[in-house]
Amino acid sequence: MKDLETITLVEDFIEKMGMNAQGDGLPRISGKIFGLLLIETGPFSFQEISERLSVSRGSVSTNTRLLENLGIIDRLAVKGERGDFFQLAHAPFTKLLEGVFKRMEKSISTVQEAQQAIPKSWKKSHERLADLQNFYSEYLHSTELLIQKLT
Amino acid sequence: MKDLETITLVEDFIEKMGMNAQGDGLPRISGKIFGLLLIETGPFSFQEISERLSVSRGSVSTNTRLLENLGIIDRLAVKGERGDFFQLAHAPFTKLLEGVFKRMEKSISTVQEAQQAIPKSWKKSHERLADLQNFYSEYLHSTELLIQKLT
DNA sequence: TATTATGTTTAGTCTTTACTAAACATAATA
DNA sequence: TATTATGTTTAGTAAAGACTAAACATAATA
Repeated sequence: MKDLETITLVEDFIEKMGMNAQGDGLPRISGKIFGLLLIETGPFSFQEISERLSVSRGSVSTNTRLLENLGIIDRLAVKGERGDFFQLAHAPFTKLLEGVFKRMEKSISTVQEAQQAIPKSWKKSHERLADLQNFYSEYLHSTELLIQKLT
Repeated sequence: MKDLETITLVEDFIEKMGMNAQGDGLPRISGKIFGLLLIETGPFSFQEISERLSVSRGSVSTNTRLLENLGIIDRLAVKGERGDFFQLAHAPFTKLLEGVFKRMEKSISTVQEAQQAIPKSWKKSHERLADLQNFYSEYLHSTELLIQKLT
């Protein structure tokens, strides 16, 4: 069922997902948990995750909560079992995009405030800020469409 | 021309752009330089940037080069002046998006490798990976359209 | 109720990274 | 050529963040 080659490929994938997360500014372990729940079929118990990835319970606690808040994984109870279990959330990516959306809205208002604040005579500044504003708006719109498409 | 209120607003904006960059995983100073070149009209000399933002020449060197590589700012020569000057690049945002695009392509191939590697019998795994793949593809496509629109 | 299992929180360590100051290399000026 | 201006590189410092181990709180079991 699981030959040696498959095992190392799975481990590789998990490691890569860890590095990937790190590239996105998230803790490596959160990416590894994401990878594990992606490539193997759960639900996984809290302890299994800890053992399988060789990380402390503290890290599992912190990072499962992080992924939970991002809407990427769900925490479940399993009948007859004591501890928490986890599995990939349904359509988790839309939720991620909504996070992107919110951060972008914040950037937009920063630029808007500046636009309202600086004197009208600063023509060039207004032009540049308008360009940035336009970029953000288009990005926001594009993200919105994407969310719709994926929902 | 520049009343006190305007000055503090400009400084605020620059600080916010710094924090913003930090949120995106970039050095704070790179964001402040970006902010300065956005809100005030350049070109600015190397030294001006250093003085204006109260940061070392080393930091200016590192971060201008970073922004240059990202395609956000241009380094120029100014007639009769010795040092380097900088100003905002033309349509810098498209270049940023191209960076996003490339990183996403990398993620896609990670998932693809995993898909090819795991046994066909792992139905659920394949489903989940296909979902992720689909998400990436749509995101990629959406980014592509955005780049076209902004070009 | 006492004990055990479980997840969270905290204190401390380690790693990474941003930043500065100073040494350095190079090109312009005198 | 000697001096000065300029940008890069390097060595060292400081701060941030991820992680672990252990203390802790709570809920389940015996």
